[in-house]
Amino acid sequence: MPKRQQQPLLDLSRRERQIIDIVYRRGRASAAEVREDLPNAPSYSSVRTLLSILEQKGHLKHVEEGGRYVYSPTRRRENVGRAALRRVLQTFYQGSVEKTMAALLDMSQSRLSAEERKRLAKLIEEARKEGR
Amino acid sequence: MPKRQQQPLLDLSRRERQIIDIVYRRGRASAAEVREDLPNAPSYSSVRTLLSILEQKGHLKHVEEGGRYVYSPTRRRENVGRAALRRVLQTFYQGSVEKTMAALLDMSQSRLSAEERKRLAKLIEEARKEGR
DNA sequence: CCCTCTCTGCTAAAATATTCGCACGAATAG
DNA sequence: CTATTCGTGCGAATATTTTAGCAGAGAGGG
Repeated sequence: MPKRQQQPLLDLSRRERQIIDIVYRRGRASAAEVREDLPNAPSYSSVRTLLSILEQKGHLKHVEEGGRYVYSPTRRRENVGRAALRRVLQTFYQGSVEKTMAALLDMSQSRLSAEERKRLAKLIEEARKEGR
Repeated sequence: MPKRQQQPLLDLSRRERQIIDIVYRRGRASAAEVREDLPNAPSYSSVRTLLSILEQKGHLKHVEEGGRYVYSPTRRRENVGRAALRRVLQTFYQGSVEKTMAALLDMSQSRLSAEERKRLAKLIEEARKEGR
């Protein structure tokens, strides 16, 4: 039996990682859909093989739908995201939430609406109240 | 010549990734130090081989120091961190800065000091002013 | 009902990654 | 000066990953 990993996504191979990322992004996806999003996409056959492997490893599950398999993650996106976030935090921002937030705010793509700003302020306020 | 990647860290193999993470975390590291931090550490020899490969691929560079090689990343931590952050944002939080921030604030390890909260509030205020 | 299309499961080959041993050179202690 | 220790480069074995081909099953159209 394979041992439990703290960072489940870190023990994946290159292709496996690419594929699972796609599935997380889409929420659910068929082999053909995964293939569409893969850089240097290999054959359909290969994609299917990898999907099976990922399922076997417990990262994905599938349901049959109109005769074809549609895959989705077994672990909740939030949990996995949190782990990934933590890794980035530790590796590139010395564990500083503040630095990470600054980077987030600073990313050009991340234009915030007035509404979003408001909610963020609220989040911070709540964190304060809860003594975090 | 290898082609340019958008997500430099995504084209790495498992071990390569582990190793480069360690180097980013430490800032700089010798083969022996890298080895210390590696889970299921292979032989010293193997670690050195991987470091050479990473250097050859342009991810690391080394300086000789007291007869031994000390490696450091070629790309600035901030830039790589930003790319990694963006990936997490897209993959697990549907590109929502707000959701990502909420997750950050929510992580148990991330207890914020009063000072930090203050600076975060300021960051958001600045973002507002700059119209982001 | 039969043909065609698309999908799956299985298997095997090719490509990559990972590992380590060995020989040589430089620095260091005695 | 010589022996010992530590680190490097090289090269090659091993393990893992990645790829794809093929046969059979089911769905849908005519």
